[in-house]
This record gives sequence, C-alpha cells and structure tokens, in this order.
Amino acid sequence: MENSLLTARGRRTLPKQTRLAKRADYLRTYESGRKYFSRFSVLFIADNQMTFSRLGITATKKAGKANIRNRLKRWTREVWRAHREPLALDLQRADFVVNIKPSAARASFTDFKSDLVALFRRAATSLQ
RNA sequence: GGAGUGGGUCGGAGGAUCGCUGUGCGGCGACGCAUGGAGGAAAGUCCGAACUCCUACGGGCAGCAGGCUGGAUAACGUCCAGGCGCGGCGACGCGACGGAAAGUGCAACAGAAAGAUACCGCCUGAGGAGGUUUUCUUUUCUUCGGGUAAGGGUGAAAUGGUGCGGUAAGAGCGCACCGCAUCCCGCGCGAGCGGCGAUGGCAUGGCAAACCCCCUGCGGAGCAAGACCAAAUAGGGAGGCAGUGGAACCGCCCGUUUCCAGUGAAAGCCUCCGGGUAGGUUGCUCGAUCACCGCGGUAACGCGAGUGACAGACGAAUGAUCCUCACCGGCAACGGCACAGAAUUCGGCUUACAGACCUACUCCGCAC
RNA sequence: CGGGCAGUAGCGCAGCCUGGUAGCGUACCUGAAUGGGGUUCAGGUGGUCGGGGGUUCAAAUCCCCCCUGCCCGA
Repeated sequence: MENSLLTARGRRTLPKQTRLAKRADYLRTYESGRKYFSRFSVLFIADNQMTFSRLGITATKKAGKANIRNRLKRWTREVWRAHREPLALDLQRADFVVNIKPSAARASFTDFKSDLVALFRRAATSLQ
C-alpha cells in the first residue's frame, strides 16, 4: 500500500484510501484538531499516525440543495488533488476535514479555489 | 399581420489534458489498455405495484381510501373515449359528479317564520264602542275567531315562472306557454339524449370536503427489506487439564473429581460450538423496459418481428483547465447560458424550469 | 425509507376539533397619578391568520396542492 501511495503521490491522484469515511474519524478530528477559518470554509486538522494525509468534506443542508453541495464537494476535492503535492500536505500525516460554509454556494470556482488554497497554505506553514 | 388554445420534442455541440468510478482483458501485484458513467423532472414522497421479511386456520368488526358511464392496465386516486354541469365569442378549459321520502344534526345576524310558519297586509264571521243619518245605510276603532302565501319587509336561501281566467280575498283552483317529475316510444353497451307523446298540478328546500347510509378496494412493514461471512471485548454451552482434606471405588500402590465437607490457598488455563456487534460480501441492476417498423383499435393500448439503446456508487463516482462553433446581453474588452444531481426497481401524479423548435386548431383585422 | 408537529399583531401564545364576533400577555401611543422617572390605573393603535385553489350563503377553522422551520424511528 505504501508503494502505491508513493507512486500515486507524484501524479496528483486521489485514491479512495486518502478519504475519511468513518464517523469516528470525523468526530476525532473535530474533538482533538486545530481549527482554521476562511471566507468560505472551516478547516480541522488532527494527526492520524499514518504515512499520508486524508481528506474529509462536510457540506450541510444550509449550503444549498443537493446539486450545489455536490458541486462544492467536487471543487474541494479538486483543490486538494491539485495542491496536495505542491504544499506537501502528505508530510503532515494528518486528517483534514473541510466544513463548507453556506456563503460558498454563491461563489465561483476561481474565488473558492484561491480561498481554499490560502487556507491550506496557512495551515501547512503554521504546523511546521 | 395580431391575439390565443391544444398536443409533442429538445434542454447546447465537438475535441484535448489531468482526476474519479463500473465492467472486460492482461498482470503475483503496482498498474496498463479498451469501453460505459445523471434527469425530464433524477425533486416532493402524494398514489399504485414488483421484490423481500413478519404474522398466519379461515372470517368479520373497526379504520382508511375511492365514488357519472364505458374502456385501457400487473395495479392505481393514472390514462383514453363519452355523458352531464359550469366558464369562455371561439379553439378549449375546469369539475371529490352515488344517496337529503333511512336516521341524527347544522344554518350567525336579520326576519313572523329557516319544516313547518301568519308580523304587517288582504278578505270575512260574531261581539263591543264611536261618527254620520229622518230612513235605507255607510264607515272608523277595538276584542275573539276563520280564510289567504297575491303584495310589503328580512335574508345566501322563503316552496315553480309569465299571462289570462277565477274568487269574499286568494291560491295550479282552472287554462296557455316555459320549466320539473314519472311513464311510454325511439336512439345508445351505458351514463344519458330526443319526442306539438301521455300523465301529474308540482307533492318531503339547502348542507353529506357535518355525522352518516350504499357500493368498491385494502394484513403489516420496508433494500437501513432480507441473505451470507465474521474481528476484538464481555457473556453462554460442551469437553479436557489443574485443584485442599475426608469418604467412596480398587486386593495394594499409583491413580480417579463420582459424592460429601471445608474456605488456608486457588477459583484458573486450553480446545471446540452456537448466537451476535464493528466490518465485509450480497440483494444491485436487462426489466410488466424504451425508440424505430408493421398490424388491430376513434384513442389509451395491445400483438408481432428485426435492429439499436439501457449508471450502479455507498462519508457516496460526472469535476477542473483549455480550444472551436452555436445562443443571449453589450460599441467593445467581456460576461452569461434555466430548473436542477441517480441511491432497490418500475407505472403515474404534483411541483420547479432560461430558451428553442414542430404540429393541429380558434378569434380579430387587411388583401384577393 | 417511513412518521409527526408548527406557521395568527414587533415578540410569546389562545382561538381551529364543533365554520359566522380574530382574543390574551408584552411592546407602542394618549391621558391620569409624581417635582421628574419607574411601578400602577384608564383608554387606544396595530394582524394578507405561511401561499394558492376548492366546498359553503359564509373558511384562521373543512378538503386538496405547494413553501418554510423543527423533531422522531429504522
């Protein structure tokens, strides 16, 4: 598994193992994690004792109807995929949970992307 | 040319790179290659089914739902055709459209009265009082009684309408026409329709989306249904081992945990079994399917053959960037491009929706 | 997937079942009382009854369809 992740890391892929899937994982991140805020989202980070970082996304019903929430989650995943390697987020070996705020429903992708990248960058630098 | 009505279709197109995901092939594997990957509403979850499990010997009551007629369908509260009523000049649209002489109930305010009725009025009988008068009489007021639903007035609603006759005054009391009900005749499978056919003078007004009555239908739960595999921990069952003293068993030693006692010590270890949680697999997508074609039917739809099409995820796949061409706004740079995202699967209904197109009609104006 | 509750005056709630007048508290306005304010007393203003249809003479109330918010079960 570790080999596969090492090869995948350079190719900006997004395999299933790097996603948070358990409710317990989310709760642990919320309880013990650090919090970072930005215009469109809230980021929780907690160490996971693994060899890579994982991503979880939450968009409540306040954000919009189903198609809006799906779009926001895809955008978040896309930003994570594109900037995981440049920002060396895997070296944190942590679980990242992004809570999307309702205000993001009206944003364009470019605005949302720049906001989220800045958030990741701030979190990454402060962790070092 | 303008205004409008019904039905139907589409819901940007093509390509490149990166990423996600189902399937197939190759590979121990990592992965590679090929190929597929949101909708007309996927939505709301309002009906109907399929499919699973539960309960079961059948049946009823209760409850809920539906309610003009005929047909379509696996079924339906859906669809088609038709009838009747209402709205619209019309094309057409809308309609929970069985029963009020089975029973119970309701109707504020107003009004005499809202099933059974006389307040005012009109007519009239008897008694009393008064006016007028020579007489015949005539008339006013009042008390008790009778007749009367024409008029007044109230109301959402007051017991067919108009006219003529008739009468003390009136009244379908009688007549004519219109309306209504029943019967008959004709047409229609039927709801119903037509009749200068007959009869009835019309007799019990409204509300059943008030209770209710009649007819028809319905067992309950839902893919987190259900099935299979199954960790850790705790607990359950079976077997074995260990285990203090005495008794018992045995000819004796060794040994045995069958019984009893005791609590100083220990009350544990091993193996197996079943239930079952996390988790995983399955159910899971090709089916009462859809399109084209032929035949039958006014139609919904049915039958038939061939070709083509058809997502299966599970913290839940469709995204990002770029190019070309459409469309809309703007002088331009540029911006925008609806409603909205599959969750077991179908048949409907309802709701949301930028814009574009096809088709059949209606009304008005102008020209021929 | 299935079930339930609520929406009425600026705010918090009755009224709905059993249809005809929308009421209570608070807030607001006016007046009284006080030297002034608060408390108190008297009077008053204020509501598309979430939206749209339907039944009815008449609908906040009965029926149907939507919208919004909240809750529950597997």
